[in-house]
Amino acid sequence: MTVRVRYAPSPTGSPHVGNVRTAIYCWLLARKEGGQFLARLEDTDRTPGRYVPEGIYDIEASLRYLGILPDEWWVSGGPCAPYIQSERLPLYQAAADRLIESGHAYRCYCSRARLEALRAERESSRQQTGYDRLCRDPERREQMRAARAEQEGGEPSSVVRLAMPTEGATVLHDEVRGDIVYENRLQDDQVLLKSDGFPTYFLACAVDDHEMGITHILRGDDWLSSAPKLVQVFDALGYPLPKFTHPPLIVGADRKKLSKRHGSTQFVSFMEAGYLPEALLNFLVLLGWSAGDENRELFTIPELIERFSIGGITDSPAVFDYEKLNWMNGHYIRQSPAGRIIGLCLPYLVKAGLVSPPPGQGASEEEKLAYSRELEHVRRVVPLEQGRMKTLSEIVELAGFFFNELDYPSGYDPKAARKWFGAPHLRPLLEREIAAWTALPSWTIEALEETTRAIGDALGVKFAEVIHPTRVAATGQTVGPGLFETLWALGRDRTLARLQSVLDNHDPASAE
RNA sequence: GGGGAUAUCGUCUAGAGGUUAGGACGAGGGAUUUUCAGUCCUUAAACCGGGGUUCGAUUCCCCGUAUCCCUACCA
Repeated sequence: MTVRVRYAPSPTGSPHVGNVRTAIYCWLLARKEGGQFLARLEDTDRTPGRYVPEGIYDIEASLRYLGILPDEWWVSGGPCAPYIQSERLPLYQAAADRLIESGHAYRCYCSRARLEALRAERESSRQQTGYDRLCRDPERREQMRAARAEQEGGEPSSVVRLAMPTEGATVLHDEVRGDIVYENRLQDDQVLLKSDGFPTYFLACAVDDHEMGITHILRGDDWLSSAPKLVQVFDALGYPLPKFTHPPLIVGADRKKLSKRHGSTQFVSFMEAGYLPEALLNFLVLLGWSAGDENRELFTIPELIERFSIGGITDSPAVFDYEKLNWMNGHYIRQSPAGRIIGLCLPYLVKAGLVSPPPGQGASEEEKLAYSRELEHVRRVVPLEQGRMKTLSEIVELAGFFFNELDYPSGYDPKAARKWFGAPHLRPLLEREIAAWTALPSWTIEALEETTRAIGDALGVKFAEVIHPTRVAATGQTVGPGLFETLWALGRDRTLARLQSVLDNHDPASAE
């Protein structure tokens, strides 16, 4: 039997990183076993506020970004279409009818008010919560129906509930946790079909997983407690059980379910912040899975496919470590070809207003030329900062000085100026640099270094005493790439103008 | 209240009935150097508690404790 694994997100918003991690596991398993990966949209909750139709776009964007496209899903279709549950309603309704017929389910006419009152009472008296199964008794059900019909003047709304066995136990075999035994008498008569005609998760999941030939169900640990209900639905419908695996939850530093207050949780927010797909995938896979005794944490996608197995999934909650993600992303940025990083950084620079947006159709030759000069500048600058970035969005802060106008003292870090502009040799240094660099026949890194060293020697000061003031004068800050590549990328005009502005506006008396 | 799951450095994890309990992130120190970053070397850092089983348990079992999840006409 060929392995078929599904990712079943709900459009309740933008997908959570934990949810996306499950998708990655599903995809890896399918690829590893040479099976199929499918995605199915579980949009059966139509409650306003919980049903977010736009959520589907973020789901699609997340899968695309990681390059884990399903073989079958609502976007490209497939033999089990449709892959959107709201388009499969008759299937669930038929299944519900069959369950009623076979005695595995029953119609319930209890009003929401009654259920709420019931729950409130049981909570306050510290009893077990859950439905009291009033409508499971045909006689009382008919009384309830008749009473509401009279009151409401018409056929009352109803739901279909699972007639959970009241004795014995349901055993779930989880691939990483082993057998888990649940006492049936403690399980609720779960609603399977809601009064709006939509199924709940349990019915829709069982029907679709069976119809779609799913062999492995991977889903979050938060489903573990309710697993016996799903198992009972499969049994009642006469469906064979797929293999179950419940990867652990991803939690925040306080060990609670990862949520907004821990930091970003939506997968797309990591995309926007400039985390590379391979970093995100590598990091997320390792949060709850390990390759065993192989002491590695950096894996390519083919290596992950080769090594992945359900047995390697761990069973305790994992804290999302933003620091480790940053490290890993920095690693992948550093080892990427410069051209890729340049292209990826450009949108961030444009958004920050440091680089012009691409010229439109009707742009003049002049505008096009100006834009291509800007691009040339970006191509020189970005590689210099590539080794320093943890996220692509950091390019704006790291490389801002390459694009901004600087005119001393505005734009200069006051601490940097205080520290390095107090030296007695500052003026002669800048004067000589301006003179030498104005005359430089070609603006190359080598020529810049050569002339600078010569000036240092002539002034009789240590190299560091030359480097640091020059860097601050040219960039306004103390940190950055190597000085001469910085000057080279900055260009002659900008460099000379900045040095001159320091010369013109710096008051030696103000220095410490 | 009930049910389920889980428990190794701060974090992600490896591991085996007998190991110097391993790796990575982060932290400390050092080297390189032109600052930052990077790279290299290096240090500190862990088996929740109590009972069993056993020659021996951190590993297997039980209990306790703690944490998380579920307890909806949400998924």
